[in-house]
Amino acid sequence: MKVSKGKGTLVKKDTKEALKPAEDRRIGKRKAAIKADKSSKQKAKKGKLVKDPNKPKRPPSAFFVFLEEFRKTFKKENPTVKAVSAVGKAGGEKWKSLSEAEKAPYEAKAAKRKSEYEKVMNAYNKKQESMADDADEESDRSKSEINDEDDESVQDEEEDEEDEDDD
DNA sequence: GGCATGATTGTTGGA
DNA sequence: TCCAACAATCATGCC
Repeated sequence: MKVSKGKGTLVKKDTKEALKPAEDRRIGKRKAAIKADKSSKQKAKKGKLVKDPNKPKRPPSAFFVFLEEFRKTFKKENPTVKAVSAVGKAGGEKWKSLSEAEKAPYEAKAAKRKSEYEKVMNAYNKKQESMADDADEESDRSKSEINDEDDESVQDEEEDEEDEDDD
């Protein structure tokens, strides 16, 4: 969740969440958050509250990087277990049992993904700004001109992403 | 058929 | 500083 290191959220682990059993967190606050999350996604999908589909996806945390590998292992060891909840639980427990040294490579990968995300976000933000500028100038411009520029900027961004992938 | 749900931790972004 | 949202995964159930 939003606990442990990073930013100032460490406090929470020591207070709220640490005081509550994992079960409580799951069926309580977290669940509510998930429901809110899902409903917001739903809203987004339904049309209102539309989110930018071009917005870069958030980078996976170290835990999620670990989970990607863990899923493969878990599937091999438990080919009959398909439930994502089981993988999540097992992954969570395994993650906690890992030493700092064992987590290190996953954190390194996560850090790399994060820096890539920051680059992409930068480009995305610039694009947003330029689009806002475009909107201001829209009355002066023909729509075809705008579309041309937009296409170019999108292409640039896609190329950037591919470059990052190569890296 | 298509979408929501569940279960996990870490990080981000907004208030 | 705190909290909600979101990131991946996919079988299952519901409408």
